[in-house]
Amino acid sequence: MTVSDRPPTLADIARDAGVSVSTASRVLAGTGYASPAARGRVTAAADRLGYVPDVAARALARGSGVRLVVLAAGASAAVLDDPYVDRVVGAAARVCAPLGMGVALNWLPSRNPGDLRRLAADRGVGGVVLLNATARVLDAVPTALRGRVVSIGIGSPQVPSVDVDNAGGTEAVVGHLYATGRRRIAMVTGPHWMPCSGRSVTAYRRMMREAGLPARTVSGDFTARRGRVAAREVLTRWPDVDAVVGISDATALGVIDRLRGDGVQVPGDVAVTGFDDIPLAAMTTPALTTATHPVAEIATAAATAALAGGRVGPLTTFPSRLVRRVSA
Amino acid sequence: MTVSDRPPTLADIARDAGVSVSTASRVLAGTGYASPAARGRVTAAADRLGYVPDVAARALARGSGVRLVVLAAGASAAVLDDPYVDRVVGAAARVCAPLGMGVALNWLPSRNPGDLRRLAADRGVGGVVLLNATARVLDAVPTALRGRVVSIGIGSPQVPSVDVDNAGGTEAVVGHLYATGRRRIAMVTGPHWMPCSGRSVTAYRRMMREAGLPARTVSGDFTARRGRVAAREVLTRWPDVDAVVGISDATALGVIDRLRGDGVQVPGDVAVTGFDDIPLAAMTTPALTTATHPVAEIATAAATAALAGGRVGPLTTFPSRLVRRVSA
DNA sequence: TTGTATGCGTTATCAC
DNA sequence: GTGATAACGCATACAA
Repeated sequence: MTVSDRPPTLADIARDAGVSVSTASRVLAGTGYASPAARGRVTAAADRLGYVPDVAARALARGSGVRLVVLAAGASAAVLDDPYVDRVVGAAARVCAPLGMGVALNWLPSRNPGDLRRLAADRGVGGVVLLNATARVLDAVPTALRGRVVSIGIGSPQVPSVDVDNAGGTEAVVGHLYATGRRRIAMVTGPHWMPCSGRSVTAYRRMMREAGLPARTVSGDFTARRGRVAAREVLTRWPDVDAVVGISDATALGVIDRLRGDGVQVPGDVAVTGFDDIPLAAMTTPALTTATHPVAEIATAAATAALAGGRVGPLTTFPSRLVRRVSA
Repeated sequence: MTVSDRPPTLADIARDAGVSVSTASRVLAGTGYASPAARGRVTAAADRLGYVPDVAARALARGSGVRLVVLAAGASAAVLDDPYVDRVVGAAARVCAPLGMGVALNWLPSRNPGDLRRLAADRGVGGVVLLNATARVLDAVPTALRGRVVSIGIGSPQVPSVDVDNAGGTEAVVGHLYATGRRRIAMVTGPHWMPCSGRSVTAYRRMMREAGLPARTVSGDFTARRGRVAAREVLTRWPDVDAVVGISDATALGVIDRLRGDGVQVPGDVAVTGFDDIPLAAMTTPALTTATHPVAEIATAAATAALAGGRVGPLTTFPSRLVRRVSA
């Protein structure tokens, strides 16, 4: 076996297999006709020589892209610092690998989604995964990008979306609280303009209404810091509270920290729940009762759909299930 | 301004600017001569038409790659599930974005690093960032990849590396423990075959020796679960222990959890420290005293070096500084 | 079913 | 300084 210094090309394979490049191309690309005999000789030659298709050349010829762009919308580039973004990128990078593609990460200013035009003009973009999109951002998606962009979170008629079932998860959590005897249940929400937060809040309100209980919400922002402040506010406004639903695990952790600091027993006096089931939710004291958020699965689905050309339903939802631990 | 349905190519720009494609290419690629006049007309035409270079075509012509591959070595593909990997990929994706490139994530079986040959034959690979590499893996790096691969962690004569200053961080932590009066200091280590763990352990042993104190180590594996077990072991073997150094924050958190469960006050009876300064280290009770681990900076440096062609010193080290909180 | 020829968008070589 | 022109590696009408 001769090891050349230069990676083998399709021409090398064709020559070695005794066929034309077009035939080799057909069998290796899995498109078009080829006799079993030819097919066999080509594949044999390919893996004997260690052939790896050149993605660049292939993309150039086919007009396809070479990378998936993860676009995190937000007020500032700081949105990229959210660990959640990294998890999405990580999952996307895994679906890209076998395709010879890669993932790029960009910030998209919510106020000025004009950068989308630039993406549309970039032939290297094989797909786009939108994060934290708003209606404004969704409307700014150029026609040229249609079918190649998928949003995680809110969607639109033009942009399919995939997300966790926030409503279902919230129902599971609130239902658990109710089932365990809690009746004065407050919620620390997320920013009102975030859809994922909105769905949870709506589900909470609906359940409370159906149970004939008053809805008590305090606005937060997904952070533990804000959770602490919110806890104090809840205690002040409703001293008789016996449960707090956090919009996220971080929020819940902040709430718990403040509550205990104020001498309130958790879950003795007040039960607290989170949402996301982050790794550390299991390690805190008390361990956090929460609902799952399969970020990797969601991101994988989004990336796959974006690269597949968007032939996907308008909304794909992943279930969230209750994780019962100690805090509630 | 006419908006064509097809993204503009270099030919379009050249025509619009009244020059040849060669000239347009030179000024846009920033290589070669061009008169100020021509340069001006070309750049003007380019951003008037919203020109974006086709990375695939460029890569094909230049022979450069289209993506950066993050390769996480390990016994099983489960290594990819470590949040640390996602952080590296996220940072790498950010450095790739402005270059029109992307990041792919792959698992590299430590036992069988043969997949490296395949990467070497792949023209799409512009660079490789190695994670959790071992000497065996490093030795398997093909010559063809030299200069395009950078390792985060251990390095070799052929493969430059970049990492946090484990020794320095450990010294800072142990020094703090000593300065605050602790004398019976135990350490929960990582797997002995992991270099980053080794450097911390070595630093710990050296400091203990220099202080005339006995080194007391228990092996762990970076996880909280193992930290719990290790805490029990420490307590059993050295009932008089007054401090435990965790190899990681997760480990330390596990240690603390077990200690408190056993009625040991932290930091009253036993001080506990971690390493990494993960986001939640600040939120636990008690808040964790630890040392920083600038993963994003490290990954950014590694990705940049890998894509730049590896002209970088054999070892770049990022400082780790003490973060003093409550647990020690 | 197979092969020939052409195009994909850029860069680089080399005359001018 | 500038402009033709030949690669770069692959896919695909189209002809055979």
